[in-house]
Order: sequence, then C-alpha cells, then structure tokens
Amino acid sequence: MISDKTVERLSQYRWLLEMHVDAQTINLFSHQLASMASVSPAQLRRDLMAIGYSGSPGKGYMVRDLTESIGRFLDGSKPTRVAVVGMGNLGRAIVSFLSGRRSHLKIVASFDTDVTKSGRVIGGSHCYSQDKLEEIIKRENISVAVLTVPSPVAQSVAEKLIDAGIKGILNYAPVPLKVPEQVYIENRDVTAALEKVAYFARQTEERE
Amino acid sequence: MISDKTVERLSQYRWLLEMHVDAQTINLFSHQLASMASVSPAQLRRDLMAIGYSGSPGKGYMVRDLTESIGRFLDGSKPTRVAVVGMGNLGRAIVSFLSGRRSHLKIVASFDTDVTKSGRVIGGSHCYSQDKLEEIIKRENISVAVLTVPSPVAQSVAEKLIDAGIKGILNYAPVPLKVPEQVYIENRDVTAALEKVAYFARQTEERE
DNA sequence: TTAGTGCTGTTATTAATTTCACAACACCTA
DNA sequence: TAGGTGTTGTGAAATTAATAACAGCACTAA
Repeated sequence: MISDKTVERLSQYRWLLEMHVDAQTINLFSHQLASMASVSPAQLRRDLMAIGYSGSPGKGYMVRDLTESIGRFLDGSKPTRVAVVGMGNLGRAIVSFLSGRRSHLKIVASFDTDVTKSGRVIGGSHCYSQDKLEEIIKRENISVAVLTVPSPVAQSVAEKLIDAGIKGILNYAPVPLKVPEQVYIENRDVTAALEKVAYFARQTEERE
Repeated sequence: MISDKTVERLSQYRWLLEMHVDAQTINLFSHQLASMASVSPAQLRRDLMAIGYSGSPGKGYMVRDLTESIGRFLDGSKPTRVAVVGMGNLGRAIVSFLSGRRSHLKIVASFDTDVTKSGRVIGGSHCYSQDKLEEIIKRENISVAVLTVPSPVAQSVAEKLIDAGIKGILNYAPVPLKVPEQVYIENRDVTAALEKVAYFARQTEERE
C-alpha cells in the first residue's frame, strides 16, 4: 500500500518534471529532481520504487518516461469527474485554477445556493442550484467534490454528497467532517494553516 | 519541541472548543473532544500535555480555560501581522475568510500588480501596488505572508518577501519555494491536494 | 579487456509519531 | 470512613516515515 505522503510528493515531482519536458531535458538524476522538490535523494528513489519505476545507473531517469509513469499511477485509466460545491471567491478561484490544466481532473459541474449564480456557466462548467446536487452527481457520474461552503452547512452538504455516491472530498471548511470511512477526506482549513505558519514564524523570531 | 502536527491539531481543538464556549458547555472529557476532532483520546491528551495543560480526572477539561490556554500557546502575546500577496479570487477569498474572525491574525495589507486593484481597500485592508512590497512590510512590521500569485513569479516574490523580513509564508502556488531555513514555509498546492483526493477516491472505488 | 566512476535499487538503521496500558487520583455513595 | 467508578497523565510498546549505507550495474577510458 502506498502512503498519503508519497502520493503528494509524486504529484509534486510530476509538476517539476513537466517543466523539464517543456525545456527539452532528456534525463535527470535523483539528486537533481530531489533538490528541486526539496526532499532527499533517497526519499525520491524510494517514492519511485513505490510505483515500480526504474531508472538506470549512469543515466538517471528519463524525464518524459517518468512523467508518464507517474501519470499512469496517479490518474488511472479515465478522467476523474469533479464537482465544486460553493461558488464563493474560493470556489471560483479553484475552478479557474483547474479548468484547462490537468485534463485528467475534469470539473464537470459546480453548485451554489445563490440563484443568481446557478444557471450560468462559471469557468467553463455549468453551475447548478444546490437542490440538484444528488441528481447531477449521479447523472454526471462525479466521484470527487471540492467543498467550499460556509462551515455551518458543511457537514450536511457532505452527507448529501456521500449519499449521492461521492468517494472523495477536498474540504476547505474548518469543520472536521464526520463521514463513513470508505470516503476519503482531505481537510484544508485556511485559518488552521495560517495559525500554524504564524506559530512557527514567531518561534524563529524569538530564537534570534 | 512541539511538532508540526500537534500545532495543527491544537488549532482544530480550539475551533471546536469555541463552539462549546458559545453553547455554554462547562467541561468535556478527552474522549468527547477527541471524537469531535476525529483523533484518539490518547492523542488528544498527549497534545495537551505538550502545551502543559492539565485537566482533572472525573471532571475532564474546563472548556473556557482550555480554550484560553491553547490561545496563549498558539497566539503569543501580540497579534501576528499578515499580508496577502496576489489579489486574485484566491487572495480575496482568504482576506474575506479571515477579516473579522481570529483577531490575533491581523491582515494589515494586501498587494497586487494590477493597478485597478491597488489603492483600493479590499476586505478591510489596504491594497498596495506590488512595488511597495518591501516598504510596507517593513513599515507595518509584517511577519507572515500568504502567497497567492501565479506560479512563474512565486519564487521571486518570495525572495522579496524574505528580504523584507518575512518569517513565515503560506504558499498556494504549486512551486516548492527555495528559501533559507529560518523562514517557515507551508505549501498548500490546490492541484496536488485534489490529485491526492482523486487517487484515494479511485482506490476505494476499485476496492468494491 | 580491465579498472574506475557514479549512479540506482533496496536493505538496514534511525527518528518521529501514535497507540497502548495502567498507576494515581478525584469524586460519588453509603 | 471505605469501596467503587471513571478519568487523567505518562512511560513503554508499536507503528510509521525518513535517512543512511552499500551492493551491483552501466558506462567510460585506457
């Protein structure tokens, strides 16, 4: 089984590699890629071992080939169909980030309670009224949702999503969602992240 | 020394506790708070041990008192002064999230290259032209920055921030920033997070 | 061909984090 | 008072993650 953190790092390696595909780099050594990603060379080699990729001593890793291998591993065979729930600033930011790039992550729908937003096309995908959540998710065969709704309703929206068959949620509300364990949750509370940075920033200040 | 993860969990505990202060709950047992936060009771007790807080057997933890203890630990003596750099959708979302709430995290300035944005007040704080970065950060004594600029310029903006004396950066660009090690960096790449969720969602799907 | 170089893949080691388990304590009841 | 119950604080064990170490290979150059 592959760990949480390894998957995250693989995604990062791929991002770095893609820049090098563009830059026509043919191959890279583990210490080069590792240094770009700010990890140890051993860590990088171990991560690649996890997905069964092999480089060759003396040559390192073939950039294009490795990029594709990571892709096959992370993306699977068909695109992941994604919905964004909550079209405030954050929801819109995420839609515009993702649309276009990363073709294997397809944002196929968004939802909002605000009737002035629903019905329109935002960032390339149709925005529906929140009432249609279950209907659309089933019809469009959506498996992953990004949750950017106000925290008081986060739990109840999450439950609706899960009833509709969602398998993974990227949650930006500062609420630790209670969900059945077959559903994968990733919490990205902005306030918590900033508090953490503030704490460690203060530590380094005081150490002077 | 206190770990990364403990700090993050403490922030989460506090959030949960604050809801209970409002709800007039007087005390809570470790298993209750732990279950709300989806961690083990032992984990919770250990985290509180780290900040030197003690409950009492039979009574558990006094909600108000614990909330304040975590606050003293996380927040320090004076408010942390924060800047948001990059006023796209994401930057604005973060500003509006934070302004008002969490009085110890003060967003005192924001920056953008777009001249139609700078000069205005966005979400309660003044938006400056990116040229003024160094000047304002020093003048306003800002120690933490949220970076929401396009990835190609992320590294160079980060360097300017660090030259100006920033001690911690919350980075939303999908670039692993290279910085001196006295500066604390927290990366929150949205695409990477979504790829991770997509990967694990697919795993659970295939397990059926 | 052979010795040398510098890299990979993988095992072994160390470090960090979480869980377990239980003594000690506070409180309640009689 | 004494005995019972249920919780905390924490040392010890278990688990998980990261680092170090090195055998083995591919290539180079004489």
